Amino acid sequence: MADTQRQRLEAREDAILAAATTVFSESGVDGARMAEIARRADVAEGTVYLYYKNKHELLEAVVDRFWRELTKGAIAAISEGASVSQQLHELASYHLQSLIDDFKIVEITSRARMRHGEPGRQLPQIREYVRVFDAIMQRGIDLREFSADTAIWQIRDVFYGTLEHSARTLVLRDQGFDPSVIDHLMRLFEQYRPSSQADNPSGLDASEIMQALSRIETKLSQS
Amino acid sequence: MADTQRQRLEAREDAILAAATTVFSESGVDGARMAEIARRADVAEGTVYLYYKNKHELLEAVVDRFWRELTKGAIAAISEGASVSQQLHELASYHLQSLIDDFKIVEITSRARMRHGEPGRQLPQIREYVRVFDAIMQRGIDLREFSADTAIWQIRDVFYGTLEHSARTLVLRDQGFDPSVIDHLMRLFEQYRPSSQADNPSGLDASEIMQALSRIETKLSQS
DNA sequence: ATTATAAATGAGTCGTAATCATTTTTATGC
DNA sequence: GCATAAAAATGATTACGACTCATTTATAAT
Repeated sequence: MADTQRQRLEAREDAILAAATTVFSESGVDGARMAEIARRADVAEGTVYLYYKNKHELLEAVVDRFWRELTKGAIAAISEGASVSQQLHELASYHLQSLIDDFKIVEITSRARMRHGEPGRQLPQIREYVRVFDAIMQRGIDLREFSADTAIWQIRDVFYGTLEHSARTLVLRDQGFDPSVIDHLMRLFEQYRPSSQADNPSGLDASEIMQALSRIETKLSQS
Repeated sequence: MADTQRQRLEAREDAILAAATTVFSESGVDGARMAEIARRADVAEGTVYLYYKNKHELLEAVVDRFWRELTKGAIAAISEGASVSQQLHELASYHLQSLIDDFKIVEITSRARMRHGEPGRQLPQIREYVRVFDAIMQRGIDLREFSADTAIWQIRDVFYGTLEHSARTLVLRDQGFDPSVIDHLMRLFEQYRPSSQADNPSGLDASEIMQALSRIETKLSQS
């Protein structure tokens, strides 16, 4: 019976998590009532606190599960044998679509980061999620499809930062998924291909020159 | 006396706003106590509610003021006569630096967006703020320094999305401002130049360099 | 001075997260 | 099966903090 007992407990925990996910999505974190979550999970209010220490920990569990599922979905969305660019395209599409579909939970995520006291942490499951991107990008670098002269974290911030902002824009405008966002992002990523060096054996790089000039201009306008 | 009266009221409102800004930054929205804000503003708790209907409205006012100040600062940080690239560089630097310096308030901003009920709004003052970017970019397009074939909003999302994510990365790693983030972003923006796509994949463009040099020479002979 | 109006106060109300003494359910030993 | 212990669940109660409002204090008007 130890087995069915355990299953019952897990089912209850699942019910609470599911109820919490719904209520948080519907009413937002502040609008969500613990009593309402308990009611929908069909347990007494006190029972919730046997599974989660407090409202914030419940919120964290909801967000945690969401990103864990998202990681699974992302991995499933990527064609194993495909090229690096193709995989990036697939990941970007999957990510944008998910952000739009589950906009409410994504918004709530920032809430889970802020732990009352101080330093906004990095959630473990999000760290796990971005590894999917890192793995693809690393393969691209290993295969020399992408150059190694930009730190991966910076490229990653372009990738996720752009998609997150685009998703917000689209949702606020009541538009849905827009493939042009993906195309645009992929075109940007052409920049990371090493081809430009081959074309330019002298090592002369216009962007570097322009940057140097910008620095000089900055200095000048400051003085 | 009507004048000094009004000044007193404004001073009180300012004191409350300032106290709220501090307390929200220190303790986060949930950690902030209205009693503490009142204490620091040197007013009774009830007085706060004469100026702001509730905690959330006070939060909105804090965030609103922050972005209004940021807009002022951004405009001040941009050299009027400079090239479009130069201005973008300045805006990006200013923005990244500000996000890092006032990370706490930036985090809190997302909280002000969420109005209990439902649809996450766009805050008016942020809309105002991004106009600074739009104006620069529009000038770039008008001057044919940038091509018009990508919607400005998409470019804007790359710009702010990347900087926001980068700022988070830097803060979480306890690193400060990193110029390479800006350089990287500016290099990406080379993609939006009309010349770079067709005839010059490396981005080398003698005329642009000569234009920049002319501007520098002009500046130098002025001083 | 007197009165009217506006502003400020803080003790008290009210809603909700969290607790905990009590009850119910489940597992174990004979 | 029954007795007993342990685990799980309950919901009335508590604690706490946002917000209110009857009262007091300050300011302006005549």
